[in-house]
Amino acid sequence: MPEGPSIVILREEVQSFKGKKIISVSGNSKIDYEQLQNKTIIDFKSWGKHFLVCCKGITLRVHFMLFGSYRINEKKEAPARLSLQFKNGEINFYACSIKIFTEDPNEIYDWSADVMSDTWNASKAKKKLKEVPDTLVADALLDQHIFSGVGNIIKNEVLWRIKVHPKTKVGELPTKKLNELIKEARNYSFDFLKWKKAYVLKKHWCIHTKKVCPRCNIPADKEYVGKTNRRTFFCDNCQVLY
DNA sequence: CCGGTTGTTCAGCG
DNA sequence: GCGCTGAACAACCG
Repeated sequence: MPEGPSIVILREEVQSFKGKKIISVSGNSKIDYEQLQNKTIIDFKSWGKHFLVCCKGITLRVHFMLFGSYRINEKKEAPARLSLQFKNGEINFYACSIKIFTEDPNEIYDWSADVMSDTWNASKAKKKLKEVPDTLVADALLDQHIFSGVGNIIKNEVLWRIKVHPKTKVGELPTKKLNELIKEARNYSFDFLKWKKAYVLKKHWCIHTKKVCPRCNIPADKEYVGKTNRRTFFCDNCQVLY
């Protein structure tokens, strides 16, 4: 569920509730449900892995973490963390983190840091990367302030595609590779979106969870890399350590 | 049936 | 105040 493109899919799936009034709210989250009662949805937004339900003066933030899920116009067996009821249907969220805030989302979020956004700004990402030369590329890709929406799968696939070893430091990357990293973070995310929608995402994984590098036909490597210490799949043969 | 994970925050410690 | 570690959360797949 959690990487950025999946949240874009969710946003598209709830469009029928845009402009609709929340006629009842419930769930096992710790938020104050009264605040949302009878509010009208102005817009659904997303910033990376954050899903936002925007109403006048109040915004609901849903983060699915590792295990979160949702159902539209149906329920799971498990109790909902949050359930939003409308005249024309319902949205149910499970096992996710829910927060409410009253600030203007435009003041809180830098939309241009979201790799899925129309306003994604590659130059800003490059500037941020220049500020962290000692960070491993594997960690940099997971930094939500630089590449909001990128998750572990995208990280592994991007580095394989551009033939860069996950333990390369950002500052050691040749300019050409740095540019490729930024470009491919967005590009692969859109491939992820396309494949996820068609239910063929896994089929297209080249290195993530793979035991063999499809380019070299030799055993792939699996290590827990960097400060993020996340599962990293790579090919020691074709992914260059700069 | 247990182990592992598409993620993040926070407490505790040195 | 800092970085680092581990816990907590809690669902589903293989």
